[in-house]
Amino acid sequence: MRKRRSLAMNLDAVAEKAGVSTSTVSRVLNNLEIVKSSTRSRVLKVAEELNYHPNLHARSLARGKSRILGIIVSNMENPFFLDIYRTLESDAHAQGLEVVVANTDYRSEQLLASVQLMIGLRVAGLAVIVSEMEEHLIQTVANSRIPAAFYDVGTPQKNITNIRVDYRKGIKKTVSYLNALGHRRMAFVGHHSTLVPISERRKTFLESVHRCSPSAEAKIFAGPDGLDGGRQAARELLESGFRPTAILCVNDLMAVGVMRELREEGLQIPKDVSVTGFDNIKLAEFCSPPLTTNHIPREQIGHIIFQSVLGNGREEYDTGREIVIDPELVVRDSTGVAAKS
Amino acid sequence: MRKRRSLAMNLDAVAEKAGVSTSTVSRVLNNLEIVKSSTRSRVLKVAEELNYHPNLHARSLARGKSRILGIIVSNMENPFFLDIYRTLESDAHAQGLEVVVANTDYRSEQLLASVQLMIGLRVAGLAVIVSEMEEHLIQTVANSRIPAAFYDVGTPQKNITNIRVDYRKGIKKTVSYLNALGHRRMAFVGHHSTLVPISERRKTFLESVHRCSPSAEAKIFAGPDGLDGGRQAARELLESGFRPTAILCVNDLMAVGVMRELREEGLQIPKDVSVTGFDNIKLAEFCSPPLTTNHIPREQIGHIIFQSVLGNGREEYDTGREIVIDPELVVRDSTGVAAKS
DNA sequence: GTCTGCGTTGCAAGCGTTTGCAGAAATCGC
DNA sequence: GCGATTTCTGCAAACGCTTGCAACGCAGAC
Repeated sequence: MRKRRSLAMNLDAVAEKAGVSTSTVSRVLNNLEIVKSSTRSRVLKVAEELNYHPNLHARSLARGKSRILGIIVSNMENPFFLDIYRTLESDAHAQGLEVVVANTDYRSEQLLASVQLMIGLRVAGLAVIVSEMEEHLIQTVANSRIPAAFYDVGTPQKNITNIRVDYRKGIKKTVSYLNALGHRRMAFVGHHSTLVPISERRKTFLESVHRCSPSAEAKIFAGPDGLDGGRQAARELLESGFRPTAILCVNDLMAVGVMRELREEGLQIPKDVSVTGFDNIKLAEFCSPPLTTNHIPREQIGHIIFQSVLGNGREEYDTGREIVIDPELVVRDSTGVAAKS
Repeated sequence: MRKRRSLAMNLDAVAEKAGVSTSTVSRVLNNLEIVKSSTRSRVLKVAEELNYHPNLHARSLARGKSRILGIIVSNMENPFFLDIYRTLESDAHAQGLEVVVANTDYRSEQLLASVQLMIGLRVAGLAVIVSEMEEHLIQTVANSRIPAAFYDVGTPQKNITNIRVDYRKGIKKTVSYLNALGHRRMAFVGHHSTLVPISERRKTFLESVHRCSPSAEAKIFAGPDGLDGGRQAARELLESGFRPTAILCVNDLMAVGVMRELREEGLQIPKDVSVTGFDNIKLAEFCSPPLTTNHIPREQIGHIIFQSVLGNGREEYDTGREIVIDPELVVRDSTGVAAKS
């Protein structure tokens, strides 16, 4: 026998003080009905007195599984990720599951560490909402046999569902909306990235513009994600000398950053230039002017993800599929008829 | 012997395939130097092949402690909380600690559940950044012997540090700044709450206004936290018929909500009414007009919290103290000279 | 007064690690 | 070539819990 770590309160301590066996205490704490109610209340009283809290690690180990939903996101600063996380969290809590989140900050070594963590924790299900992921890591998850859902990355597999938003549709719709308002010189502000889904957005933008009016001009700008990234991209745009009458942004946060920089330059929105976003975050409604954007149903996405990883199979969305979500244009005050140049 | 759950990859499986004992595998995986390098590389190869990931629950159990920092926050939607969380997370990662967060959503049963979770996880340290907490729960944490830091709640104890922001100072400074600009009719927009720290803010506001100019008018409004809460409070203010020339908000998010509603009403900021906030979140810089606010150094707070719960004792901030942070006024464009009424 | 059956409880193995200690293998000195 | 060291490795207990199975006590049936 080794040294006894007497500090830690455990089942045995409670059992001893209550004059029963550990199994009985365990059964009481797990609400197994076979315990006589007098015993039950005595045990509960003792547990309370001793300030006992079950060791969750031991529990998970003994049960051979944990009641934890793992969530990996790129960046909680972006309300898009945050909202999905919040939905997942509330779904999980509703089922008595705990949640462990990890941010990757767009750093791949952090992603790796997060995946390892989740597998090490033997999470019951895993949601990965990041913008880039190497094939190799996807395989690691697939091999772990943990039911998982990914956002817009790779192809679905046995235990992995892939969910993506059809940005192409959203971009097309937005472009033709702006075209109808007379815009013939447009810019797209997105992320720097060589990933297929991202570069596809740029391509779609250019094609859409030219399809609407073959003589229209279209240019691409990019920056890091977030308010600052939007601002930075807008700066580059202004310095490039290109003067679009409308700017499509890949998300609302960047759009707000863009608007900030345009205002700085003395431009008025939407009089001088129209701006649109994607996501329809709460801020889109509160910024000035309120932002025209493409609504992406983040709650719905969250629910779908939850269902597909922990939906017990009998649900509509089970693991191993691809699910596509369509955005929807929400018109507010940041867009208007094109300024005559 | 019971049924063997053959699916789960474990140390034994690796040990067997590599022809060594589990202890050796364990030592390899923990980078204990006593292992011969040929054995070491063989084990690593097998672990890789088998796609082995150590079970973190078993590890924590065996080690008798976990390398986890627990964080409980009210609401990650509020960048104030989010920023502190992010700082804590990065400090923790820098030390090889993992992080588990829980949101309480201002719900006390969620707070209770979160505290239980953290204790059950035997976290190495606990940061509690919530706006309300019952004495009883504070005691639970104190009894758990886990090093903890609380934000603005209760009094410091043996293993608990309390950190708070001196809102009174910030409010006084803001009021006298506005007074100097000629404002004599001011409103304060805060949270509904009977808690001492919150009601003290209201009191401080009223006193400050009257101290600056005894004839000045001051009124209090309140709403839930967040953009919507600010908007709601502004609505009530407008409906009350009170027409302040300046509105102090208890945080930036509410201030942005307030501005939105004022604009809706056709009021111009700061020409018709000045608005100020607290926190100095990123959005304060990006909203329109950029917000005059009281900077609260959230990064610093995060670092202090981390130090005080996991600072190994030899650091400047150790558990069991009270630490007070002063806000600092940042003037932007949402404030100006009072409109002559 | 035995027997059956049921509601309760206890025993002990097992979950996948870590780690003190002892034993085995390799290295060295002479 | 042999004992003394020094490495290296394995054994087995421990971490705190769950849970299948067996055992116990007691009621009612006969």
